[in-house]
Amino acid sequence: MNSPNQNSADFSAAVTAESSGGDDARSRILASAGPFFARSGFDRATVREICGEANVNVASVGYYFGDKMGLYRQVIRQIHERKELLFPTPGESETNAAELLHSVIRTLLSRIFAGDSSGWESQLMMREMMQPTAIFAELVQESFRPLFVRLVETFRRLVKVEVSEHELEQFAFSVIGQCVYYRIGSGVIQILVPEPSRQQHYDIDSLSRHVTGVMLAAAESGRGLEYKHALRVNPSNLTPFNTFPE
Amino acid sequence: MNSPNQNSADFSAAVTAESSGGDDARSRILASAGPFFARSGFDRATVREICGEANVNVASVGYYFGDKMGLYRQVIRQIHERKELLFPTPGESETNAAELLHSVIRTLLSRIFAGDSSGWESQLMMREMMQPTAIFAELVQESFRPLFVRLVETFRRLVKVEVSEHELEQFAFSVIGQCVYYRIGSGVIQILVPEPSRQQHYDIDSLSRHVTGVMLAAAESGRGLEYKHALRVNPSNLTPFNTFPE
DNA sequence: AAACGACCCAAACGCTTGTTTAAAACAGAT
DNA sequence: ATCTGTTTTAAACAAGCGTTTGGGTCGTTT
Repeated sequence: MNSPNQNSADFSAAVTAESSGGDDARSRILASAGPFFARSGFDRATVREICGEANVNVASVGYYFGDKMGLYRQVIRQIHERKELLFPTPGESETNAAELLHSVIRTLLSRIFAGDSSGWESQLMMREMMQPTAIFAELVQESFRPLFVRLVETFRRLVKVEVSEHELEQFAFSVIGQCVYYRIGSGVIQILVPEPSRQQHYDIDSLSRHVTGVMLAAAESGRGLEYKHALRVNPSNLTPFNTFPE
Repeated sequence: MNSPNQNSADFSAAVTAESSGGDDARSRILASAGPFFARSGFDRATVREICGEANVNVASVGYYFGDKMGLYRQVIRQIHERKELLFPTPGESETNAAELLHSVIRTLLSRIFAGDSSGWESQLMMREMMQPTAIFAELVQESFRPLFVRLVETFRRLVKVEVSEHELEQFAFSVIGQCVYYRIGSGVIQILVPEPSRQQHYDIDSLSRHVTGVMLAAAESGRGLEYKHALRVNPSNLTPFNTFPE
């Protein structure tokens, strides 16, 4: 059979078995593919340019990964495994809830911004987040949920006034949203914030302290929650949002 | 000449001149193209399916818009114009800074979530945000900056302790990040939050109150800012973020 | 030495894409 | 009715894509 795997249907079996840091043709393809998928997306990225960069024949991707989608699968999996290994989700050993929050936020920002200088890894993840493929659902369960529940638990310890579950979850999403935006909206930030200030204040350290500060203030002072229920809708902006006059 | 414009290089001239709500072939193409670009991106969307939906010949897009990119340009422009008309940036007439903040946040969320049920308009904007085309830069200047500076101004009025400019900008990005994530991360939220709670608590009204509450607590209480400078880095998470062992 | 299996390659295949072409259909004015 | 300019059309074009093919080249085994 013209394939490196006995089972022609499952190309992912041999992947986990092999070492990932080799100099195989397979490893070279895997290493080359990531940046292309991240920069151009699944469709625009061509197996010809990927194989060109890896110095292998175009037929090799069919040989080792079945097809282009199989290669994509492995790239996604590889990113997740590396991130989890480099920046594991903080355990509940932390005595201070505030420090735990800071630790989680720092982990999140590190995962988002870590990688080589081009940051193709998280760019690919953001792409998946917006336009999920079939691989994405299981990835959320494996990778995102642990960090999400850790956030919810942390806020449960932090918020002192009575609060319902969905409000804790919204706090968690506020954290995730702020962190994620610094990657997704980097193009916008690059335009809105001039160079000297951006270079100085938009690193992991500054951002994690900022986000932590915001969320601690919101969680610890009951003031934010009071506002939530006290504020009424501004009459000048009462446009219904689901009716779109065509 | 085989083109509806005298000036063959500028296909956008006739666009603004004509009314947008017609039943032309041109209008039908424009109306049909948006959802396809949003769902599939610029590359995956084919002019054949767009023209099929619009019941026009494939050559019409070349005739009216020059090429596929010209059509894309007009779709983007049309979204921005509609959004600005439906949800204008709140003026500075608001006496209460807190209410102004709520108003801005509500406007932002409305722009993001408004549209037809599929929400293709903001989906297309989010796509541009992640992978900007040439059109995007001017769009940021025209559409995003006004709302951004309004946010910065509002926080300048809200924060009582001494604070530097970049911190005000970070507050603004915290708002934008939270709001944008509810659209970008909708796929993730759909998995992490079960149906009954999601239907109930994730509408514009709930979310705008939540975000406003969080940011007011962070801005008004000095507690968040204190934490920003008091918190030290958690030693268990000191992995440098720009070195990636390969 | 011969046979074998793993790996790699150049070339071709089939298909879809955006775009162009040249003719036909249409509308309004003369 | 005829001319004129605009709009629409079917068909073809050239390019690029992912994938397949059939054979070739090694190293190892029998």
